[in-house]
Amino acid sequence: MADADASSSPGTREARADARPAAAGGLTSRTEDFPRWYQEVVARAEMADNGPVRGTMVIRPWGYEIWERLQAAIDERIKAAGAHNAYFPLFIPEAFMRLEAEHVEGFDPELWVVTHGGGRQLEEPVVVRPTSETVINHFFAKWVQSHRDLPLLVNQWCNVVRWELRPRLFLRTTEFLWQEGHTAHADEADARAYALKILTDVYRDAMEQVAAVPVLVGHKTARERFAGAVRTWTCEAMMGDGKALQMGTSHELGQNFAKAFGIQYSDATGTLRHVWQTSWGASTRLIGALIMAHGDDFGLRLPPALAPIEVVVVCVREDDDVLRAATQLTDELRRAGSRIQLDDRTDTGFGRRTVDWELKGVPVRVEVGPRDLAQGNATLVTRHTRTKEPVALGAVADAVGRTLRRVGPELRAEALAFREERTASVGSLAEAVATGTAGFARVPWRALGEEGELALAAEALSVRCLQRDDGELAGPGERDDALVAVVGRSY
RNA sequence: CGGGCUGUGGCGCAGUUUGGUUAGCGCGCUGCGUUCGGGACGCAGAGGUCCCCGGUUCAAAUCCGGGCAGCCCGACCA
Repeated sequence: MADADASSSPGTREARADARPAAAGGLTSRTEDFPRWYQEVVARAEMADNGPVRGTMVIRPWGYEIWERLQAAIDERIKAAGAHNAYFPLFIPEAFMRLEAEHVEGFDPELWVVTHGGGRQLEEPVVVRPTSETVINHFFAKWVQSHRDLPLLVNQWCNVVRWELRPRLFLRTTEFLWQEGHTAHADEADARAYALKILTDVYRDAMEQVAAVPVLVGHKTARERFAGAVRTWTCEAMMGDGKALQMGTSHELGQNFAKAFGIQYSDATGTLRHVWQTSWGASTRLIGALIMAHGDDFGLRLPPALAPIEVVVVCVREDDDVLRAATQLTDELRRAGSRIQLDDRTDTGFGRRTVDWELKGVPVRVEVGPRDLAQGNATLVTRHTRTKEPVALGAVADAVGRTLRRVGPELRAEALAFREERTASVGSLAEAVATGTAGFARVPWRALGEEGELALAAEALSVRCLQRDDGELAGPGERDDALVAVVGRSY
């Protein structure tokens, strides 16, 4: 496939100053330089730009529309889990950040603090939220009085700001968009069950069914746990370079915040008790995951559920019959319910346009040209496999629908096969280092322990999660000693 | 914050060592024409505080001093 490019642009490629071997479309190949490939895809698919302030990001329409669809999928699941959306302020009194010791310690170096407003120095500086545990719990303390007020299940979609040392578009930015859920429960078991419900029914389901990214679920070691949590549950996925990305986390907070903020309720017997809490979040980082999990040397590959455009109908060249047939197909597909775009920009070369649509990851392309029409056909091109097939004009809508239904499951299966190919079960630290550097090593936690974990850190590796050998989550009271650690490099 | 590298039209770069006319090249962009089935071609154009400040000099993208920013690798993290 890639040689088609060499024949189409004789000489010019070689004459380039940087003279690197380029894949079709001029992208750096993933195997040659994965980080560079990532940056080029983000830029050339018009997903995002760096903002003018270090670490900030402009999310462009193509990236933002993907986010909106992902957001809708997650939001729908959060609501199904019983939580309601609300909004809390961006600014937090600095004093709030000092109320929960471990949490404060975790976030202190990352805080942006506003010291001036209204043209003068503020008497009390305000913190720009790095996460909203503190403000939200301040209000929970007011709102929770009785066991009848529980569980209290709140979510918000917002931006948060953290000082980041090494920003990267989508993956780690100073300001990012996310949802953060915060809940209060009458007892530990209810809090735990809810944290797990969010992990599996919201995050895992959205990642796998909508984004088509298979994830491993488990909990974090003490070292990797969220500051202030007693247990952090996580979804971890493998990217196209074998590295891990944390896709979403759900924390059991125990009674840490309840005690710090005085969130108490009277139980049925009139006894005053502290609530048990959870918090959970997923961010625009997921867009980065989508790019890195599914992208290929031709650009993005989007599952239809998230694609701003599912089908593009391309007029191969300027021609009245072509335009008429393409317009008709577009209308027909739109009636069938697809998000569709007609590309009749015949003043731009056909090759250029197809390369652009591939770069943007549009799942299905329907090409209409004089040759197709002479046969009574259109050409259906499937992005993720880069395969073409002639389809009779009358059968296009059906064929497109069939193809669209295939894309998500096939992308997911491909990502899963890749992960499995790069995963090995091993028995020692040394083997975990060898395997984890290029993929995931599954190693008994008792073969590592906290010392082993420290040794991994020296090799730029970490324990992504702990889970049972069969991939299931640890049960209540189940000891880590019996679990498997998934070891890998991470973003 | 440590180590390495880099700042030159929108993007990628050359030029800096050895100071010297209007600072070049590829891509992209605009117009016209020919094209169009995998980033077409020709002609004509537009577009630059050479990161910033200061210094040396007849003369600075180039030398000196000081800043700032970005990238890669770590530590931190969704």
